[in-house]
Order: sequence, then structure tokens, then C-alpha cells
Amino acid sequence: MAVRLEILKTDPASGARRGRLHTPHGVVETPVFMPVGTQATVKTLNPEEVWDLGARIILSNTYHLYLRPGHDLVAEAGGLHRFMNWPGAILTDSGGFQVFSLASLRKITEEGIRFRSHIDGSEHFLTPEKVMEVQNALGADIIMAFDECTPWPASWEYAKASMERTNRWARRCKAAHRRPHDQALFGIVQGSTYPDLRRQAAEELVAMDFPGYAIGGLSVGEPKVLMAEMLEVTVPLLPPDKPRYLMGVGSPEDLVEGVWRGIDMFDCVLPTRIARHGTVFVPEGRITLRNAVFARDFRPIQEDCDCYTCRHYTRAYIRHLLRAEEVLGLRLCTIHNLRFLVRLMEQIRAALEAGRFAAFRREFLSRWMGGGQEWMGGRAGPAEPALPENR
RNA sequence: UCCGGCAUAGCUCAGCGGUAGAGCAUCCGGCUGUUAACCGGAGGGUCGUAGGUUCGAAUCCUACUGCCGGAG
Repeated sequence: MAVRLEILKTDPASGARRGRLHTPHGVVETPVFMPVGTQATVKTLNPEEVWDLGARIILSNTYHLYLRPGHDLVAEAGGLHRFMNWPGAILTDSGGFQVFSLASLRKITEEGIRFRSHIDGSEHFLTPEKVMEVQNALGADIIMAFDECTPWPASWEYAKASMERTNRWARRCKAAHRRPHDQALFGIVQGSTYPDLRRQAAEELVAMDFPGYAIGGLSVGEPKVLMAEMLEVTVPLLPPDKPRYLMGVGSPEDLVEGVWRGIDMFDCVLPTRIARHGTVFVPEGRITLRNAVFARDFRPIQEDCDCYTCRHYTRAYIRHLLRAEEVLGLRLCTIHNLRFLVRLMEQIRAALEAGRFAAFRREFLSRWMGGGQEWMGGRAGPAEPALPENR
């Protein structure tokens, strides 16, 4: 088996797990946030910087690397790890999200998806078999089944047809996988925001016996209460000894709420993208460093942050860099935001180990902008036990 | 001193008879398996000054002022 999840502790209140994912490229402590490096790079950072943040697994993308530079070239370079000089673990997304985000450039059939390249307009036909060939060549530790990330909103009929096709594709991916000994293939649960479809998707995929399961098609515009409900419907159907990965999620409050509902792995472009656009995370929420109020703010982004940026630079200086369009500004914000999320996961893991995750969640959300009410919406999932404050 | 050109938003300019636009700058918002160092919004001008022609002038005419260029 390519990867194995060692469960260290399960939170009795919520079902959240503290674990350790063993991969061919090292151990990954879970719950974990995976920085996104779509084009074999976490934008603006070098691998040493990503490693020093505390990241031990990153995500890259099949579709992008297939188009450029080509999976054969990456294989010739010795595989993706060596090509990009990343010593840790890698997960490659299958290109399923591009089916969603490049909708105007594609046509879906049972056999696969005909794409026009967003780079040069050339035509490509991606099938589950092709996607597995590409991912086997790239050589990531965890690879994803080819799916359709169902747009939201979708009718029940469309969502059902889409999900069933995704599951048929999952079966084909498993059959076409050539490196199960050192690459773990995860299935992806779709089903939009329909509980019955999520159940059907999960049950069928579990019957196929994958080494891990992802939940996809969420955080695509639906209200958070629906995301919460889908997690609460889906997670209990997944085998407890296998990793659970919530795809494309991302914001600090979503990570806390996802872990609360039993998720082990997350990835998201949000921290790196908003960083390049001049917005950074602080414990109270997000601040837009571009704004005039920070012109003479000579404090670090976050007083108690241990990241390289916060140890050396002020808000005023970073704002200046951003407005002067200096790349260092983008890099410093990216470093802070990624460290913020990696550190948040460290804190979550520590809280789980100490048996005080419920308190941690409450404290985090009370400080965080909005207090996570979006997630509540009147029916918040696993009830929070009335634990005594642990401070 | 003469000749010519130009004077329109903070900046650079477009508009050349029907009561003003762009880019940049400024201010603000958004970003959730990256087509994203991106996308979107807002504020801001009695069109150098004073007259004239006209139903109507940023647009045509005159004078003045200020810049720029040329000639002496």
C-alpha cells in the first residue's frame, strides 16, 4: 500500500482525528493543509521556503503539467519530485477541477472530456485512462481519480448523472492505475448538495476500495450550511482507517469546521492567491494590506506570528512593496498566509492531542471575523459538548 | 520683438458646434481541487482667463496670460 494513515487519537466529541500519513516521501502529520503548486511550483516561493513553513506535502496539477511541459518530459527528468526539487510528498489533482473551471473550453462525454488548451487552443481528449497514464508518469505519492466537479447549483438529475459518471470513471481509473504500490489513488465523492446522491457516491466508491477518499464539488458557491451538511452525510460512510480529503477548501474557518467534521486533508489556492493580491490572514480575519490605513503601520502583519515575514518586516513596508509592484511583496505575503494555515493545523493537531479541540474551535471562531456563523445557520452538525473552558 | 504650436480629472492625453472621456494615479471591494502579481467598483474637471459669433461653444473668432519651438 502506497500510503497508510496511522490514527493517533480520535476526538470523542466530534469524530475529528489526529493522525499520521505515511507516504513514499515522508510522514505527513494530519489534519494537514497542502499548499497548492499547480505548475510544479508554489507560486513565488522556492521549495526550501515551502519546507521551512512546515509544509510536508503539496498539491500539483495533472492537467497543467500534461499541457506544459508534458508528463513525458517530467518522467524523463526523474519524476515530479526531482523535477521541481521538492523533498516531501506530492498529491496531483486529476484535472477534474479544470473540467469545471474551463467549462467554455470543453465537452464531456461518457468516454472522457474533449478540451481546448487554455494555453494555445490545441485540442486534447482526456479520459480516465489518459489521466492515469499522466499521473503515473508524474509520480506523485497520492493521485486523484478523474472526476467532474459538478457546478453549483445543479439539478438533482444532472448531479446524479454527473456523479454516476464520475464513479464509473473512478472504476476505470483504478483499473488503469499502473503504480498502486507507490502511488495511492483516491476516489472522489461528488453528488452536489443532495444528501442521497452523496450517500450513493460514497457507498459505491467505498465498495471499490480506494486507499483514500476525497470529497469534491464543495466550496463552489454553495452556502456553508450545505457544505456542513454534505460533510456530515458523507464522512460517516467513509472507512475510518483511510484518509479523508476535502478538496479546494481553504479558508481558516473552513479548515477548523472541516476537521471538526472528520476531515484529514485540505488544499486551497486561497492563501497564496489572496496573498499575491495583497490580503493576509490574521487571527481576527483578513486584512487588505494595500489599503491606506497601513501606510504608516510599522507593526508586523501579526504580532505573535513566527513566520519569516513577521519576524523581519512591517505592514507599511510590505504595503509599499505591493504598491510598487515589487515581487518581494508577493513573496512575503505568500509566506505569511501559508505559515498561518500550516500553523493553524499545528494548533489544531495539538488541541486534538490534548483533548481540547472543542475548546480550541470555540476560541478560534469567537476571535475570527464572523465567528463562523455562516457554518451554523441554525443547525451546526455534531453538537458541541458543554466542556469546561480549558483556560 | 516677431512667427508658430499647445493650454481639458493629480499625471499623460483623446474629444474639435449639441453642455466631457480614456489610461495611469488615488480610495475601496472581491478572490476556496489557480486560464488569477488578477478581476471589479467609486471619487475626481464651471475644458487657462475675459469677451464675441451661434438656438447652442471644450470645440469657431478676438484679446490677454502661461508654457514649448523657431526666427531675429
